[in-house]
Amino acid sequence: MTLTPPPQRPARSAGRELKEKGLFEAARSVFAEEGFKGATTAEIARRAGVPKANLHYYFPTKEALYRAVTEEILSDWLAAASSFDKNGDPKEAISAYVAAKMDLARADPLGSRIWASEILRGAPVIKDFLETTLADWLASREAIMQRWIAAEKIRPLEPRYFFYMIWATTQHYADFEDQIKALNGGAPLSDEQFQKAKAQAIDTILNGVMP
Amino acid sequence: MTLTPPPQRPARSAGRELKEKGLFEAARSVFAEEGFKGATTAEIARRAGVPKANLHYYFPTKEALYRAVTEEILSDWLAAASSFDKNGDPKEAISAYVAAKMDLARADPLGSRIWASEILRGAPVIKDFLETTLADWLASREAIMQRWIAAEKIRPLEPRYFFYMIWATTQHYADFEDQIKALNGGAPLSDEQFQKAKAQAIDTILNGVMP
DNA sequence: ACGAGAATTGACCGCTTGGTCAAATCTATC
DNA sequence: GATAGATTTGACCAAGCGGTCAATTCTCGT
Repeated sequence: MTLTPPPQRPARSAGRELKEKGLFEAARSVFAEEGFKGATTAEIARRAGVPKANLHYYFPTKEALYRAVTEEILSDWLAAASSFDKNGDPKEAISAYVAAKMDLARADPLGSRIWASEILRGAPVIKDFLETTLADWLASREAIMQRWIAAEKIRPLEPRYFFYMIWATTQHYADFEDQIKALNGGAPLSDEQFQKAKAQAIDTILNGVMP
Repeated sequence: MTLTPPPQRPARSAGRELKEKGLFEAARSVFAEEGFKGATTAEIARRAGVPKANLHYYFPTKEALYRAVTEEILSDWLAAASSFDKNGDPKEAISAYVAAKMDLARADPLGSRIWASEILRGAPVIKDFLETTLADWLASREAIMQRWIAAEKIRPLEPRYFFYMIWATTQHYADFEDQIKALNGGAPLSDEQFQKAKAQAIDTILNGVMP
């Protein structure tokens, strides 16, 4: 579960990380568009501007590359999740969390799509993360929300379904971006439109849960 | 845009529709799991229990089969959408619509997943549907909601982002079923759990929008 | 029972896939 | 400038892909 394994030799070279990064970003875009199975190493190499054989020098298999991409996404997800904990007040915690998830969907739609595609195919690679890290995160935040319910700070509800609504709504703006584009005259949401969508998501969700 | 083209000869045979149906259902499951590109005609034929060459007798290409599957999904989507119009009262209309979308996600998760996968890859096949039929549907329901807002029957908001929340939340239960399973101890939601999730979705969305 | 068209299927084709490999080249240290 | 290791790459391979085809079998109206 190491997210950024330190290089065996610190001064390996300046060019190496750069080339790895290029392949990594190319892989993200291809995996997001085509899914794991649909993605081809030839296309990834083409976008990175290197011969396919060179890709296999840095990442021995397509799955190794995919796993590297995946780990970063899980790490970003957890970073956004931490904004739920920065304030003990329900209204503040929920607002901050929804805002952070909306911002993440806007900043890294590819990551969200790779996640969605991974779940659609049965989550073979991240199943362990879902069953351990994510399940633990959810359980402890459910406990927090149960306390809020007991204190009548929020309406009584099943916290996990509430989190599903937050995840679904925020990630929708990344995963279904092409549908949103088609419904927006062919253009992606402008920054103003997105800010409005974000404010409304926070608002509606808060109104939905505050007593 | 013909959804169910009538057979050229009515009494073609009883077995034909049955075999087509078998291939159709096998295709649905493979497309839902693997996406269009990841799905193989060999696997579809295997699940349907027929030789691959026989599949190509009924559906000349993989894309023809995919398009047939897709059309049914769009038709089902529109059928569920009609429940928004069965009542002029905002509370009733929204409740009925969310309920119908939740029921559809439960009854046909494969359809929802194929839709999601199609959007993720850029919606090449249903783009036309999104830009015409779906955009028209959305525009006219936005007009209805604007009237509700003017009459102060619901809070002021941008109706389209409200619909995105409904779509995202309801379809999440189909598209992310494997994630929900992992967070539910490995088991899919029981009927009771799902009914609770459905009631809460309706409730939270209504509270989010009613003044 | 027979003929014609519908349906079935094993074998096959050209192409793409993920991955390999050996030869060539580059880089850094002494 | 020699040498050892890191890096680069064209050529290649076995497996899998969507789709074709000709030969066969089935079905049914007459």
